[in-house]
Amino acid sequence: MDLVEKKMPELKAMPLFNGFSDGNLKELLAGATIKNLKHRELLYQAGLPIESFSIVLQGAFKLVKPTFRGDDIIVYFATPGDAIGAVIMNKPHAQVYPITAKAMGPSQSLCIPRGTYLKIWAENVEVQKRINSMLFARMNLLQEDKASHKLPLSQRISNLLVNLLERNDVDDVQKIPIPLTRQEIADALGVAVESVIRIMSQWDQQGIIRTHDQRIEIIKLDQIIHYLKQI
Amino acid sequence: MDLVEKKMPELKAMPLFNGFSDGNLKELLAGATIKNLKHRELLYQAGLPIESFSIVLQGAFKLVKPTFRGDDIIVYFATPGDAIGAVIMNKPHAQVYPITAKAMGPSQSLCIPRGTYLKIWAENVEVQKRINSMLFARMNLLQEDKASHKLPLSQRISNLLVNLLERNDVDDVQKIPIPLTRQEIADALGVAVESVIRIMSQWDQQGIIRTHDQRIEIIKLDQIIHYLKQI
DNA sequence: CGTAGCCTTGAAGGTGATCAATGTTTGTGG
DNA sequence: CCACAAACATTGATCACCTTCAAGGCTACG
Repeated sequence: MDLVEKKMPELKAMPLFNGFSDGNLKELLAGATIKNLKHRELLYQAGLPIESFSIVLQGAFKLVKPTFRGDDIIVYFATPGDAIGAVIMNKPHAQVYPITAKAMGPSQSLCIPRGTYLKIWAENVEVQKRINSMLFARMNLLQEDKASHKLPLSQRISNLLVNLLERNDVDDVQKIPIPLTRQEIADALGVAVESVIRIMSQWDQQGIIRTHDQRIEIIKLDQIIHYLKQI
Repeated sequence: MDLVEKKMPELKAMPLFNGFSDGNLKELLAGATIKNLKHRELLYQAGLPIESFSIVLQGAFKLVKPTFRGDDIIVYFATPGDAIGAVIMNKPHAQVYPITAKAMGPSQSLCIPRGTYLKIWAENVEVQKRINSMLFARMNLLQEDKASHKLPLSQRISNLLVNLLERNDVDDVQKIPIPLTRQEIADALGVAVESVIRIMSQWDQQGIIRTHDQRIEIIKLDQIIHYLKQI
């Protein structure tokens, strides 16, 4: 409890809670616990019963939809301020998580029990509206992704990188704030790893990007943007 | 106004309004008007200022995201009971529609002014929760679509057809309740028309499907399902 | 020090895109 | 009611892009 209260100022800075009173916030966080996860550790697993939802505090989580073959599809990258699994709370029939949430690098989340959602979150218009906004933003990403389906892979990769770059709070360096493997980029775009590697290796050689420790740094942003959008 | 009231029982059967009282519903529909659209007529156009949102009453609308080249991407097929443009009402900064809504066949919608949303809809928890559910359902479709990205086109087409079939209220005939061109199927999947045609022509010859007047009838559902899912 | 996860490279092959030409249906206005 | 235009469907030929398979190397971590 003490730990959670220490996070309150941090939480208040998030779009989800921005402008909320202390009392209000405390209510919303009833029974909440802080969970620290290691790299690749699971926060939620598709198919397991629903007990809580989460707010990302630190690090990142990939939301993964498993497919019948081995290859996963990454549906969303959740970074600090994002809610995970909040929407499904509204569905009384949903008994198991539809997706898996996996930590990317050491990460921290605030777990809020389902009961608190049903009692407090579900009765608060402002909260529901903000969840709405979050959902809407994610849907837009999915739609853009869909719209870029036909573009050459190089453009799709640069779109993804620039999108992720925009999550950066510190904008002085062009470094993507999530440890990202080529495999994950491939999973996020629904293509083969090798294809991603072939393109990014070229960029590497041309000095457009640099990868250290799974952190991708974009050195020549203008070059990347050159590939860009045209969705 | 009279016209709108006549639609009330119909509206009450929709998941969005199910269980609402007459008074409640009347409030939510303040200033609403019924709009009849012809085939291919625009309900909303991307880039134009936002004045209202809609509930689909009859027919269908395709939600289209324009791309910089000519080719459109269909993001969603809205059928009776669906809301169009409701989510964006919550965004005070959004001044123009992000997508285009185009009638597929003669269609009817209930237009509700933005003011009513801001005054009534935005303050009603139950309504917000239901909008949430709708959004969530659409997001799931987008996610499934993304997950089926790598499957052969034949499987993706059959997925789409079966999904649309599930919207059918009358389930005695296997007929998709929306007039659907091959071009639209291609746009919904983000592929070329010719590719869709090549596959569906085969199905036609094999007697698996039949197309009359842009209504696709699935004759051998089991055959289609055979191609199916395996997302 | 061995395993697991990630990255890399090459060769071969297929799926769907593109381009071009033509047929068919639908709709509109004289 | 006909003529013409617009939207839709079709077919073939060619080709680019990405996938798949296979093999090997690198790094980190228990």
